[in-house]
Amino acid sequence: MAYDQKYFTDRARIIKALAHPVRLFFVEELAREERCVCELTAMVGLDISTVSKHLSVLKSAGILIDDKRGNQVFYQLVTPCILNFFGCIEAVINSETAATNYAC
Amino acid sequence: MAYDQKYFTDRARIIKALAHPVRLFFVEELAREERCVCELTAMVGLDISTVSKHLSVLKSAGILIDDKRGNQVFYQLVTPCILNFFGCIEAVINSETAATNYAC
DNA sequence: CAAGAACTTGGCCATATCGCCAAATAGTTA
DNA sequence: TAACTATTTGGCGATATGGCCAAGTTCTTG
Repeated sequence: MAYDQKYFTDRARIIKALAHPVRLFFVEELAREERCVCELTAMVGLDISTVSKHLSVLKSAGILIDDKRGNQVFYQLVTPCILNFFGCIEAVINSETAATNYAC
Repeated sequence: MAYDQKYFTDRARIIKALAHPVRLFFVEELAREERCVCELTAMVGLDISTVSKHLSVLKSAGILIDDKRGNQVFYQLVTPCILNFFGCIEAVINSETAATNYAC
């Protein structure tokens, strides 16, 4: 297979959006139910502007959508298939101590 | 759910390792068959030292293993479940133009 | 052993990311 | 309209990332 720069850059952009502990938490949390920015802010204890920027990264990657209701903005997960990936991550983490060749 | 910093940082570390176009390409390529550093270097057209560092990121995340044979080092994918994730990424990319709420 | 090939490591520079604060915007309520 | 709440945006500084080159290591071969 040849290295198609644009192809892999497009895909890496989406993975990059997930590659932060806070954003990963938001994805897991929003898989359960939608939340407004202030709820998510209270959960992680960061400045609300920081939280807003993290959410915007996930939104522009196409992972979340937002819905403004009154003066609150609710975010929701639109790509639940991402959750399937998390099981694989667990396997990688567990394999770090194991001696097997294939983690999953 | 509470935000467990260490839990999500550990998991983000692995996703971060995948969050680069060249490393993503290596994962897909090594899913087909193992390759030595010089073969991978020829495919992406970067300096061999840069390639070596990318491979080391994937290795220390537990995604690849290496095997030195003679004066060559062969890398191999140990977490093929990561490939399942790629289908989801495609769905996210395709949904960016679509009007549906759930991408997958 | 010397020369060369295959990798890795260290160092440097340019750019990107992440946090905060301050300011702007939008909606609600008195 | 004024005050207040919720959120976003701009800007700044600290740190991380990604590329190259140069130097070091390991293995092979003459």
